[in-house]
Amino acid sequence: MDAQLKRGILDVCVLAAIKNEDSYGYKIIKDVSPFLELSESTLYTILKRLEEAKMLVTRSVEHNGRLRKYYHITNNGLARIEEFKEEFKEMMTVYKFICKEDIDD
Amino acid sequence: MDAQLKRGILDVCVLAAIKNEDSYGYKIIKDVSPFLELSESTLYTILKRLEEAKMLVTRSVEHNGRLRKYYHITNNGLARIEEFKEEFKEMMTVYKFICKEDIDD
DNA sequence: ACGTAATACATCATATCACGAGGTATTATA
DNA sequence: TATAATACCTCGTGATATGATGTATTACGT
Repeated sequence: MDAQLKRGILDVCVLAAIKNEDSYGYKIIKDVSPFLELSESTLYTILKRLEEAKMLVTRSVEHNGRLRKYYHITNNGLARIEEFKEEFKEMMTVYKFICKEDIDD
Repeated sequence: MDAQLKRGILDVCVLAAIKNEDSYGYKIIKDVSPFLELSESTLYTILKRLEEAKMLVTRSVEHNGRLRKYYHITNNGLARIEEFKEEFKEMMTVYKFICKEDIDD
């Protein structure tokens, strides 16, 4: 998908990926990739941004002798998802406008 | 709507606004605004970009003693709209992923 | 034993783009 | 005689997706 179109949906996608269960970077990529291409550099940039915005909190857990960083969604993060759903309704309106201009082909 | 979410849809929206009938800046704003907020600075930036990308061509017409700039969509522009429709299908998939993670609230 | 892939984290520079602020000019209206 | 509406345009700023790059361990095939 076009990079521009991804903006504004990628961060919500990451939040959705940790909504029901805390997760970590590598797993998030595996979970989201089938729906939306997501590179490591993009993901870690997003995770940092979401943490700064207090939409998630982190916790480091030892796994196989190494630290694995788990991400946990906050109420702010949950609210962001709900906000997105409202925004998506507007997106649908715009989509209909684009298609409407298409009727008399 | 969030500025980031607009990316990737704004330019297609402008193309859709001139698809059936050549139009000019001021009119495009009036036509698109009810569906998607669009300022003059944003529009003229987009129009310039679309012209550079050969998705539209321009033509200046005298109107009330002043030049009014009309925009006409090209085949490239029409193709861009079709491409967007395909991309929007992917957007729907992502939206479903986001909502799916929401079932067991 | 040795390379390659997978797991797992992170940073930086670059390019793209929406938008506010600012600018110019004419016509209509209150 | 202002003020709004019509109509055009540019510039700087901030947000952000992504490739390139780096570090380190474990698993696996040959």
